[in-house]
Amino acid sequence: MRIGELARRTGVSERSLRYYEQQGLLVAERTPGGQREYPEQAVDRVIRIQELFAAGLHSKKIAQLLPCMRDADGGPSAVATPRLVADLVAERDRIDRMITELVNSRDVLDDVINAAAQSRG
Amino acid sequence: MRIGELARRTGVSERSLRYYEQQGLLVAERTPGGQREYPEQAVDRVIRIQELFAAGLHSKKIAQLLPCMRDADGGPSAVATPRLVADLVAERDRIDRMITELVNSRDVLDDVINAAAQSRG
DNA sequence: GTAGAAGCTAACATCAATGTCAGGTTCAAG
DNA sequence: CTTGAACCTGACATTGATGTTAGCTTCTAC
Repeated sequence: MRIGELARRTGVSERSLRYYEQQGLLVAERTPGGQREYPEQAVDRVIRIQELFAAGLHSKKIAQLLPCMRDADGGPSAVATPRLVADLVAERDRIDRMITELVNSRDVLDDVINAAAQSRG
Repeated sequence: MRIGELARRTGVSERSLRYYEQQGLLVAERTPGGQREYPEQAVDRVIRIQELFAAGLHSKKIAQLLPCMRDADGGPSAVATPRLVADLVAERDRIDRMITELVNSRDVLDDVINAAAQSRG
C-alpha cells in the first residue's frame, strides 16, 4: 500500500511516517517513480512504534529495540545486547511507574466527574 | 517550608515549582523578604500536579481541575461545570487508552528482556 | 556584621515529534 | 494527452514543560 492508505489505517500522519523512516524505524520499497510502497505488515509495526512513542521511548531506542521484537508473523528476531537489556529494564520500570501515575490521575478525574454527576442528581 | 525543601521532597525542580505558581497551580505565602513559604500540604499537591502532567493534561486544564479535587484533608471542593466535566471525561478516556498502550509497550519490553535472559541461560 | 547558602526575577535555550507550506513529480482514469 | 489526486523533498514553525544562566537579595549561623 502507499503512504496515504497507511496513514489512514494507522491514524498516523504521513509526516510522521516519513519521519519514522528517516529515523530507521520503518522501511519501504519504492515504486519506479520513487513513491513508498508498504507491505501489509507495516500497519502493525506503525501501531507498535506509536505505542512505544506514547510510552516515552525515543526514536533511537525504538530503533535498537525493533529488531529484537517478535513480530506477529513470528519471524526471526535478534537478541538484545546486555547493554540494551539494561536500558530496556530501566524503561520498563519507568513505564511501570508511569502506569501507576496514570491510574492515579484517572481515579482523580473519575472522582471529580462522579462528584459533579451526583451533585446534580 | 521553603522552595528547596519542597523540591527535594517532591523530586520536582525549583524551576518547575515556580512555573506551577505562574500557571496558577500552586500558591505560596511570602516571607517579609519575598521568599516563598509552603504549607505541608503542598507536597501532596505537587505530586498530584506532576501526575496530571504525566497523564498529558495541560496546565490550563489542571488549573480548572484542581479546585474540584477532594484533597486528602477532605476540605470543601468546588463542583465541576458541565463544560469542564465533558472535558474531563474526554481526558479520562484518553488516559484509559494511554494506559492500554503503556501496558502493551511494557509487555513488549518484557518479552525482549526475557528472550535475552533465556537465550543466555 | 559577615560569609555562604539559598532564594528571587527575567530571559533565553532545549528537546523531539509533529504541523505546515512550497515547488515539483508521479500515478490513474477518462 | 490531460487532469486532479496523491506523493516527493526540504525547510521552517510549533509546542510546553523544563534547564540554564546572570545579577541581585535574603536568610542563617557564627
